[in-house]
Amino acid sequence: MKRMADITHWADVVADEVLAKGRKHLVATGITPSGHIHIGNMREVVTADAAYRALLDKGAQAEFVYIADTYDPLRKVYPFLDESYAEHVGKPLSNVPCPCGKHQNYSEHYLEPFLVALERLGIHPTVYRADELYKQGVYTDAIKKALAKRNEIAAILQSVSGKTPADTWSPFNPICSACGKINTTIVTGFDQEAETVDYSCSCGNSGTVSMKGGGKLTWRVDWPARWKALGVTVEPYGKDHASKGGSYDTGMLIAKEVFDYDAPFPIVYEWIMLGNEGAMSSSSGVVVSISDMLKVVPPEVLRYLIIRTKPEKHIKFDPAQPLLNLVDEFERLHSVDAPGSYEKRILELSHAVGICHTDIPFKHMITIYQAAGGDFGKIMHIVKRAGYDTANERCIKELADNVGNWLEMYAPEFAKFSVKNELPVQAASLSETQRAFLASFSKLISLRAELSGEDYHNLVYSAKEQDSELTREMAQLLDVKPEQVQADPKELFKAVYTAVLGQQSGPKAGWFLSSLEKDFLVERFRKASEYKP
RNA sequence: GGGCUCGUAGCUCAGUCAGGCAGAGCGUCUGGCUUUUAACCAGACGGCCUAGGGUUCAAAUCCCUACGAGCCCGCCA
Repeated sequence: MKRMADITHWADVVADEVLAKGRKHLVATGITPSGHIHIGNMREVVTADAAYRALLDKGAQAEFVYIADTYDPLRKVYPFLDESYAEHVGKPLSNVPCPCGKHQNYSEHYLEPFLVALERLGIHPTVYRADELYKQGVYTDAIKKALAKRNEIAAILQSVSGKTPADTWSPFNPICSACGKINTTIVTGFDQEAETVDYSCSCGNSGTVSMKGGGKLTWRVDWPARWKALGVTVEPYGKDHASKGGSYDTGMLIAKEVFDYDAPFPIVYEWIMLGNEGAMSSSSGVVVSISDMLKVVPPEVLRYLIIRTKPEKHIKFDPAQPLLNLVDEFERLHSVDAPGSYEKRILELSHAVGICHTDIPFKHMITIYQAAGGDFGKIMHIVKRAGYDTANERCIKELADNVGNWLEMYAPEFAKFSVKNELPVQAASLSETQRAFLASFSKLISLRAELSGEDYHNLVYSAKEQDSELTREMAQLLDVKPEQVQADPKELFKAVYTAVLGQQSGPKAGWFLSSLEKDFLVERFRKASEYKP
């Protein structure tokens, strides 16, 4: 039986295997920015980043690149697109107009927020855009080889994937100069000297394009061409490419036989499942975008979500209550005094630079935030009174913002409460004993200086003692002897929650009350005790 | 039709590559401060490791076969 300390993190296992082949490596990842880039896609880049970091840690000479497939055609009018996009279906994404009009083109619209998110996650690959790589001629050699060996590639596709490419099939798809589409053209000839390709298009047009940017290789050829052109040695990819006869299988053979290149070390990863809604998918609209998640939790928690799970296991992700457990778990791990080597490694790989930490737990801030009604001045006031370090105000602000967004976007109802501005009508249901308690409680609080959470807590429980100040006050109001006061603390707490929140339960009472203004409480409890419907 | 991955405590999962006492967190329960609530601390409960077979001195771990779950592929990622 191995102890946790003996476990090697999967990223280090990958690094070790890869290092057995050589010291110099290029880790690559790529995503098509055809829709909101979601946390399922994030798995790819975080996985790549983990492998990259592990390689660097072992002294390898490693680089990390991210290729945005901006030259892919728009496949269809996705549910989140306007119908007017019908005319753009088939055009390369970088030639399709931006949905909001503020970006250079369609792919930039989705790419930009993703790149911002990468920055926050502490992931810094060299970013390439496929359309630029093609236009710069990075793929030209590969295009020449692929066109020349068209039949060989077709044979590989047939033998591995079991389907015969059509006679008109070509590894290269020209962009039609008339209709702008890339998936409607047929290659009719090419010139290796001039580096041009002739085509005819189903729109009736025909012409000649340059190999530099005039079109792109079909996916199954594009991928191995990229390996060769950039020198990719390690690449994570989704299980969609990992099927028998899938694009990794064909890519591996095409790389070897057409481009004379060994396929990169594969890291196959599973999907992230969203709650009970199934796999995330940009085209179906079942999506939690990375940008949304970064509004809600620190980036390191998102990294941790990916890092702690082996790539081949699927991850269940739920941004509602289960997200709190994740945050909790991470905070706990973070505060362990002597973490084992495995835990330490998880933390290292989850680490993102430039993140600030506070010692305030996320869950605690949920209460503080709501007690303060979201007002940051009040939040700081409460935080200070609770004895937390307040020097790092910026970090506390970040945490408060996260919590505020979480409450608004994902929090289940039971986690929410609000301190009512007026006495809640539920006060009508208070019993005589509860009223007497609130009146006495109000009076005693008003006579004291500042009370701590514990003070409040103890004061409530003092109702159980016959000779306490509270019991005597209540007895007088109820016109009975102190020993006849029958106060169940449970009922008293309910009275407190009813008066302040209009509900039967709430956050840990003593601590909660200490985060509210004393004068407010005195007034509120007095009113509640006198309330007559 | 073909393939991949997963199945371990109520829940989420480590541990499987490299066989050697069945693990963690959460939840639950109990306890700690005269103190049931949504902060804190300690402890306990909790398991035929999906099933069956094989290899082995020894199997959650390796092999085979079922079953269950999820997913992918069938030149449109």
